[in-house]
Order: sequence, then C-alpha cells, then structure tokens
Amino acid sequence: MMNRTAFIKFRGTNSFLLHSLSSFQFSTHKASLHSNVSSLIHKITNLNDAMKLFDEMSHRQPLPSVVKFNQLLTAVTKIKHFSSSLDLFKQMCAIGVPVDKYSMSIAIKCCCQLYRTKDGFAVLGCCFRRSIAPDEFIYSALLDGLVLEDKILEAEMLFKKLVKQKLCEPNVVMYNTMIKGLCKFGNNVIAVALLRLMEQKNCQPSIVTYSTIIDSLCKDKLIDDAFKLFKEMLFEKRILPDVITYTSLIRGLCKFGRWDEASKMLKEMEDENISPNVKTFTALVDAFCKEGKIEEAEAVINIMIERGEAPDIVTYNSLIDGYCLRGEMIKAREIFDSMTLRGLVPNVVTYSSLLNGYCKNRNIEEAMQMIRQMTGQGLKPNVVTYNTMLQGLFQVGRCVAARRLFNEMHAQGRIPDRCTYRILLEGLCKNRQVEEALSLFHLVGDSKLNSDIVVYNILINGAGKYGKVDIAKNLFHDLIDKGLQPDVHTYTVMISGFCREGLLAEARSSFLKMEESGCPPNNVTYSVFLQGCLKNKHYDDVEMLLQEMDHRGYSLDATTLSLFIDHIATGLLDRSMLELLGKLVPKELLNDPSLCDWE
DNA sequence: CTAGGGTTAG
Repeated sequence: MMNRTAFIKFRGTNSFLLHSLSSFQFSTHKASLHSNVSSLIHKITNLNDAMKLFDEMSHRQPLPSVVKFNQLLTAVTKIKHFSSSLDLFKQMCAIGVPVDKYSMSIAIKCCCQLYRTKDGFAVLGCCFRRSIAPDEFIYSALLDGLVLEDKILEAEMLFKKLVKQKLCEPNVVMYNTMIKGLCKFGNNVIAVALLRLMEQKNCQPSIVTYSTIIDSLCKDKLIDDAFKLFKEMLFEKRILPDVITYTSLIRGLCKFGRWDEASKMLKEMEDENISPNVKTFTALVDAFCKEGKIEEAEAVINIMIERGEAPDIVTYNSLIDGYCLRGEMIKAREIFDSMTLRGLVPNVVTYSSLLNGYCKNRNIEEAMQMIRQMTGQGLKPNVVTYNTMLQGLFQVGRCVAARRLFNEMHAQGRIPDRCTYRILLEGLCKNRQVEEALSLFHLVGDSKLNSDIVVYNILINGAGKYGKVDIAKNLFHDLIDKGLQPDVHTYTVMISGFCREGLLAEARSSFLKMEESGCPPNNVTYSVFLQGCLKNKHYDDVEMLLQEMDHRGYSLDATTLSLFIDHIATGLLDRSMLELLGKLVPKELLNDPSLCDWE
C-alpha cells in the first residue's frame, strides 16, 4: 500500500492534489480506489462515497470512459438516490462526457422513479435528436413511470404504439409492467387476459408475471383464484415459487384469518428450502396485530430475531399500530422508544398510528404533542395524518380546532380525499351541525365525492338522529336515483331514524325490503330494530325477530339485552322470553356479573 | 453499465 505522500506524488496533477487535500478521509483506501474504479463502484453503499468518487473521476485527465460513469450512476440509482443520479447525469453532460444510450436510459429511469415521467419523455426526445435509438430498457422505464403515476391509460397507449409502430417488440418485462398497472387498479381479469395474450404471442410469463397477479388476487380476497394460478405456474409452467410468491400467499391467508393454511404454506416453503425474510415475518406480525393478537405478533418478532432477520421499520410500525388499536399507548410508546434505540427512524406511518391511538383514547393533548414531535423531526404530516387528527378533534367536540386544522391542511398543500370529506361530514353531524354537513354536501354537488354510499349513510344517520326523517327519506331516494346501491348500513340507519320517530310501520317495511334487495340484515340491524320495537312498546314482531337472530347465529349486544331485561322486570314483556334471550347472549358476556341476577 | 413482482397509518 502506498502512503499518502507517495500517492500524492504519484498522481502529480495539481487539481487532484488540491482535491485530495481538501478531502478529510483521504487515505490508502483512496489509493486503491484509484487503481480500480470498477471494483470501487461495486462497493458503493452510500451516496457520500459515490459523490466523492464522481468528483474524483471528473477531475481526472483524461476523463474515465463513459462506461465507468455509467457504472457509478447505476450504483447511485440502485441505492435509490434518483435525484442525485440525475444531477450526476447533468454534470456528466456539462463536463463533456460523451453520454450514450446507457446514460440516457439511467436518466430516464430516474425521472420516472421521481414521478417525473414527463421529463423522462423529454430525455427520450434528446435521444432522438442525438440519434440514439431507444431500446426496450428505455421504453420499459417509461412504461413503469406511467404506471407509477397511475397513468394507466397512457401506459396502455404507449404499449400499443410500440407494437403498432414496431418501435420495439414488447418483452416479458413490459408485459409484467402493464400487468402490474392493471392489478394496481384491481383489474385482475384483464391482468389474467394479458397473461394469456403473452402466452399466445410466445412471450413466456415469468415468476414475476405470476407473482404480480397472485399478489393482487390475494389482496382482493380472491385467495382461491390465487392458488389456482399458483398451481398453474407450478405444474403447467414448471416455474418454482420464491420467497415473494410465498409471502403474498401467506399474507393473503393471514389477512383473512386462514391461519392453518398459512402455517401449512410456511412449512411448505421451508421444505422447499426457501427461508422467510423480513417481509414474510412482517406479514405475520401485521395480521396478528390487526386481529389484536399482539402476544403472537411479539412471538413472531422473537423468532425472526433468533433466525437472524432484523425487524425493520415496517415490522415495528405494525406492532405499534397493534398496541395503539388496543389503546395500550404506554406499550406503544415503549416500542417506539426501543425502535429509535435500534437506530430505526420513525416515519409518517409510525407517527400516524400513535396519533390515532391517542385520538381514540381522547387524549388530544398527547396527539398534538406527537404532531409537534414529528414536524420537529422534519416529517410533514400527510393526508392520513390530518384525517386522523381531524377525526380526533371532532370526536371530543372541538369543531373550531378541527376547522382550523382543515385550513392548515389546505395551506400545506395537502389535498383532502374522500376520507377527509367523510370525516368532516360525520364530525359535523356528530356535533349537532347537520345543517352544516348538508350544506357542505350540496356545495360539493355532483362531484364523485358524493357518489359514495358511505357519505349517504353518514348524512342519513345524522338527519335521522336529529329528527329530520324527511331529509333522510329524500337522501335515500336521491342515492337510488344516482344508481347507488344501499348497503346494510343504509338500511340500518333508515330503520333507526324511523324508530326514533315512532314510525314503526316504515321501519318494518325497510327491514323487510332488505332481504328482497339481497342485503340481509346483520346483528346490528336486528338490535336497532328490536330496540325500536321495545321503546315504542310494539311487541308483535319481537319474538319472531329473536328467533330469526337465533337461526342466523347472531347475538344481542349488551345494550339491547339490558333493555329486554328492563322490559321483563317491569312486566311489559313475558318471562317466557327469557329462554330465547338466553340463547342470544354473546359468549363474552356470559361471565358478566351484571347479567347474573336475571331470575 | 441498464429494466419487472411482495410490507405499515386514517
């Protein structure tokens, strides 16, 4: 190894000497760095090293070949520093490196990954001007960019144009990108059709093709279809699944509570010598947390640590969210702190979960403190964060503060989404400002926001609660006119509104309409209707309703049960009803002492 | 020296 002085002497040129002296970390490490640029590029793991190397390269006389620069850009792109990579590309142009097709394709890819596909097309224009013929890599990057920006129609147009004008024959990667786009919008059927088309065109689908569609099917709860495709891939195409394919299937199974099958899959993958990785474990952690099974989630984390897989930010976020959902904020904070100690930096998702937890616990002060902490760390609240906070403020009745926050959200350039809108409407209704909610609704008018059954459910519920049954009825007709499909909630809030006004006949006819419309009542509907019957001393249907509930395997909630008990205690209902009621007591209430003194 | 698939929050 050369020492520092020897190296400087060896290099000789002034500019390099000055540069080296100004660089604090100069050492033998850099000497070897010079001797073989390629091997150094290979070892690039952080942006800083890459930038230094670029600087060093650009000061050389003569300049290293464009290939070396491309290699460096590739490395920077691989660590996802797209905008730095673009900067370097511009510098290459500026210092006169003769950029080629590779450089161009990297630049285009970076634009696209930065959600600047438009700029990507501008660079494509440069290609034409410099008579660099774009290849499948370049078109593929552009397609991916369009899909990334949800411009699926434009992607489709580009794809078709490539075929029609014979600009390039779509290959498996391009098909996969198109399939990803279709899946992103839930077009599973068309995605499969495209898979068939590529087979027809003799472009063999790959494991990526199958995994993309399998994942999408799992997300849409079509697990059995996913397995059909999985078997096709395995037995007809003889393509072996990998950890990604397994993880998608396992996530799908867990998410829908099919734990036994999930553990069978886990075993199967281990038998195939495919080890679960962080994402596989995190899928398990997340599903357990969402079901409130935090102990199991913690156990998974312990297993993964034992097996040498470090939980990452997503793993911890799932766990934190699990504790927040259970309202165990002290535990959530503990995980948050331990995560920070492990050097993991909390992100917007972490904070949003905590915020949600505090809001649900009606601890607005802590939530506000959390927002301050997150902005203090340079994180900008996003729509989800604002929505969470808005909901929290409305929940504790702080409508003015909510409005102020809504204005701030606007000022910060965050565009309210359909959830924001629902939260505003619900918040206003819950705080006795139904008129305000309705005028907001009318202000929004015929926009897509109002073609939402949930919006109608909120307003009908709001109107019904404040004795405006006529408005509720109008809203119901309005939604039918729009071609929207009423759901269980819609009928239930209508029934609730009718009952509140003592309009039992109308409640009854809505209830009966549910079954006809293929939207059978659930246990909430039964409870609401039964409470309405009892409160209005309208006992004709009660026994029949209870029997139906029993047949459907539903149970009564605590409120409805205690109302029944009151009615029996005061002699309004006959004690013979007790036997039937006993069958409808939910298991978790059986040990409740308050319900022991029935007899 | 380039390309495509799986994770978290309202």
